[in-house]
Amino acid sequence: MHLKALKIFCDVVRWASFSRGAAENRISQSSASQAVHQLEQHLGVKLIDRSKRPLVLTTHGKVYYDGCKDLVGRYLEIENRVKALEDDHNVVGTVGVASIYSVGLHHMSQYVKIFGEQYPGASVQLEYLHPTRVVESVFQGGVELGLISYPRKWPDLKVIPWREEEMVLAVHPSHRFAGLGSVPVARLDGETFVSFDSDLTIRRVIDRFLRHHDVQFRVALEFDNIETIKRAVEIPSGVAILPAPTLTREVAAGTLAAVRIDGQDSADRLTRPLAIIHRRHHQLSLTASRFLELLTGEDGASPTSANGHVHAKS
Amino acid sequence: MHLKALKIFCDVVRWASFSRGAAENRISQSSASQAVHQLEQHLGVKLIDRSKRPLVLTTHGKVYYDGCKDLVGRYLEIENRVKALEDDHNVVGTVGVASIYSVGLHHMSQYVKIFGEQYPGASVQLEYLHPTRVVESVFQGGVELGLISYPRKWPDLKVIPWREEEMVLAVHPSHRFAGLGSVPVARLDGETFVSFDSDLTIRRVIDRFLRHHDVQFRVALEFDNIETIKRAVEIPSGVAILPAPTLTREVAAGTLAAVRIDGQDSADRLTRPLAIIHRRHHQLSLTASRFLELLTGEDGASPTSANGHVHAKS
DNA sequence: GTTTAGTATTATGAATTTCGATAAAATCCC
DNA sequence: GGGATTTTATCGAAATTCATAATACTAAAC
Repeated sequence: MHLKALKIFCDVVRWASFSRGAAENRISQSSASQAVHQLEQHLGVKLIDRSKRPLVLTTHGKVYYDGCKDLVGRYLEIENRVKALEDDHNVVGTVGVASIYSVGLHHMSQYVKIFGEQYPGASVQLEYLHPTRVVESVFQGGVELGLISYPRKWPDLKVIPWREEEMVLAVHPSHRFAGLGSVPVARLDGETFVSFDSDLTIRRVIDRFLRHHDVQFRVALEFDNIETIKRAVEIPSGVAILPAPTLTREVAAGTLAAVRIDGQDSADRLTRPLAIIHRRHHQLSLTASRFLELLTGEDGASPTSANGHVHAKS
Repeated sequence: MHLKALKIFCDVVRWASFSRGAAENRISQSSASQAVHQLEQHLGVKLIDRSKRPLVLTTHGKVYYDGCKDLVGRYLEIENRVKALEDDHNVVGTVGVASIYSVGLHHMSQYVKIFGEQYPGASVQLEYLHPTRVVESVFQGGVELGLISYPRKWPDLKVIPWREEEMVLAVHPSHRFAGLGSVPVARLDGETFVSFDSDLTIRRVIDRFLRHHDVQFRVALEFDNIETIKRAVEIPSGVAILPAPTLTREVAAGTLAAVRIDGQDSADRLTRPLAIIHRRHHQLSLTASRFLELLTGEDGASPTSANGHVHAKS
């Protein structure tokens, strides 16, 4: 009956400990014990088996926990909406964002910073994962928003195109192309490449692009992330085709040179599309909505439309 | 913070009255007033504008109410699941079912009765509506289950085929076909019909069937429900093609005669398919699940599989 | 204005929650 | 196994919260 008791129970379960669950709620261990005991009494079943340590849920407890764990957060979200109505800067809470390595590092930090300034009570929980794990995490509700490249279609995920990054040639500063603003595609013929693992979409896109322009090439090394590829180009182990924004720091530091690739026909430009994904049939928390607005540059200033959404759902 | 307080607030809003909301919760009006006041204090906003009578929600109150109204029911559903685990007959609560007129009257009462015996704590809230209203009601969450005929596909509704009813010719007992076990389709040529409104699927199916067998016919009267059609046939204003199960009472009473229609090819049998619908991305309440199991004849005896579903969701 | 129906406020007693202290239980470590 | 350690249950007192009846206030209807 008591939302506070539900939260205590959930925290106790999460930490598998009464003491920790109590501390989480700034109450004494005694209180936590009694609160849970009271829940059990009210339901007429035992929720937690205390005869094992760390404690373990009973069958009933598992069902109850599965049901309750969302409920508390759901209520806090409601309070959040009401308070945000009063003053939009009041938005509190955490939004979980999963991103592929190469997006997060170069784009996200600035957004996270701005977000923190605009909504002092809110925070962003960033996670950098392998592309497939990003999708999984969004799908299973571990995070609300996901950032991926080369989005596909999923029946249960909403995909919001975000930006198209130009792909450029990254070369060692001593390379013959360095210093040129651009090179024609044809001149890549015969180059040795450092590229992405062949199970990544970006690799297939690059290969298809090069084949399409009848460029012969050799892949000397394969990695699953951009950072390592850049290190390999610095050695140098070859050249690489990478999204331009991921090279800014190295170009500024002079450790790498970026060269545009000329002669692309407009229908087949070599770009990396980035997209934001979230669960389609799942109402985003207010915090997540605001962060999404920040990312997409949408103006969240109109509370009318924002609330319209809320109403439309229920 | 207090689930009880949320329920009080919701009931007060529902009834637009503190006194009634209080009565609903078997507490004094004073308590209700204090409970809501406390909520307002906790949130730091006014939820209800008392300067108007009947009282009215503030903007904040509306947001809060929209969020909270599900929450209480959601919690009770969780308790329900836990208690049902203890003893399946413990399932309590109400399942809302919307049905088209002609299904409800003839099939549902027996199921409702059996359901009441099997789950003494549960009840079925039956509603008889126009076909389009049934779909609407399910779609908007007014009821959990819907019973319709000639189902289409909807992206957000799950459609469960239920049964196929044979369509027979209903005639007045004095009609020349009465007493015959069946008549060939061809002999319907030239008959005068009482039929369904032309915007109903069942009408289009019947017409198509008759045209397909090159039967000439005239429709003398049109109604939007089976009961009225039967009354018209009793006058008699003509014959009608109706689902066999909807005629049992009249045939038993001798006020109408049912005649099978011979000569249908198996690919084009004239039947009325019935289906159960519910929202696809919306977990059914335990009560609704059990009622659905009863309807479809599924054995709900295995609590393991039932809980498997619960887990799969979260 | 007066009446009527509904709501806020107040004081009081009942129920509850909380805490610290302590007993009991499970695990760990030897 | 047995003591040390950590964790949880239980208890009584204090504090808080809650529910109620009685009463004062307010909005609408006549």
